Amino acid sequence: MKELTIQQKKVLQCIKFYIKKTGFPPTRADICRELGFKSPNAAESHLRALEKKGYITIENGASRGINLTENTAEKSQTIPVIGLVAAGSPTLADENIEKHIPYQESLFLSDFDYFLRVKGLSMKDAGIMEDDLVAIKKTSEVRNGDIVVARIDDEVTLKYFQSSGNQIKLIPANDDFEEIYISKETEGFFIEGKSVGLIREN
Amino acid sequence: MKELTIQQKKVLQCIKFYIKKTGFPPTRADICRELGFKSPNAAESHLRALEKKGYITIENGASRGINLTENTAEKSQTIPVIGLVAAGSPTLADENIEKHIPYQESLFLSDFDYFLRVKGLSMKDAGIMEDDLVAIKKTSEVRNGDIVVARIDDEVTLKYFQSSGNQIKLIPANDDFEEIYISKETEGFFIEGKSVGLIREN
DNA sequence: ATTTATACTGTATATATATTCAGTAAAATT
DNA sequence: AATTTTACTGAATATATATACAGTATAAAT
Repeated sequence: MKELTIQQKKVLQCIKFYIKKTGFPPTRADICRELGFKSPNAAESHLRALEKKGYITIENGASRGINLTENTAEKSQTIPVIGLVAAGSPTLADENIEKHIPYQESLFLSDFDYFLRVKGLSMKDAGIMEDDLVAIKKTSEVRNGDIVVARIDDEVTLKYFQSSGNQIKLIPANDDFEEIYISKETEGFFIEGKSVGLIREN
Repeated sequence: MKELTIQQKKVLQCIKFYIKKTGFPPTRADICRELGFKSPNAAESHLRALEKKGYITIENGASRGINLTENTAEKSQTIPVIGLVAAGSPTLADENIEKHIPYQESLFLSDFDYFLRVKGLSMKDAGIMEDDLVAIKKTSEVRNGDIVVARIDDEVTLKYFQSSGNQIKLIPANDDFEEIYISKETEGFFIEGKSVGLIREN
């Protein structure tokens, strides 16, 4: 599908948002109001461009006759599952994504950005087992006791977070593993996010 | 919510169908065409009746300004969460249902019937912690090693299943708990279902 | 017994809306 | 260098659409 310009993306977003809000598509005038255009023809031409590029269809003559194309319509959203590869940070780059699974708002109390496939048993006593999917919210704002995704250079781990002063302790939930002590300023150290939930497929 | 008449149901169905087909709500004239009315006022009055009864909302002055109410719109399916009450089997009776959570097909590999809210730590070493939601498929066909919902009279527990001959062993995943030995023919003993997945809300 | 709700036809109309035409200007493509 | 696409303003207009008003008739509720 042909790429959209920034303005065209804005118009498409505006249509989606309007439908979500009201339950029906916007008129040309509605789009102008939302995006600050002063002429209905501004909306009209953008709509025709979106139609030409296949993102919407327009029922000629019908009011609000805008229909999002299948590819365009928000499918039940999906969330990527990222494998915890031996070395390398969990990025959303395609090569790291195992698969996508359907996502439902309010599945967990907090929203989240991706699932992390757990390798190893370092968090076993927290009930996190091999191959579990941990829902991760990307954030660096974490509290003591949170289960966090920490990155040290290219090494990524899931551990309990404990901070005191300038020192951070990364605590495993398994006696067979060692605690990790690290300074906040250590180069190459990042908190990638925190766990907000878990899914296990038997 | 107040009951609908047969005609009102037809009109509501017509609206839903029209939206599904075109992506936007029908006009009064569209409804007349679909249902064979000869006056736009026929549609209008039905719409106002549906509005009054709370099945739709109408944006006055807007064309196609029909919006299906939350209850009216096809929700994503929901799955009940059942509390493991001290005594009593997990039935789908209203009084046992904690809440419903949105369900997405293919969330787990197998389909399932309800979530069981876990009480206690008897399955801790299997990574099943207090308050976890275990997805249960109602079935009595279980295999050795499955995690099953077993009922002995009014007592319900989640345990590993192990059968040999006529004897069944229900094995906890926690050294602090005892194994349970029981005969297949014991009165009041049932396998309610088995675990096919797990969700944890942090 | 009276009012209200249901279930329409039929006509009329203000206005909401799509859509065309005439421009301007900059950026991208050929 | 010429053409097309993008990104608009501004004005005009046919028509799509909501909606009110005037009826008719039956069923249900008060």
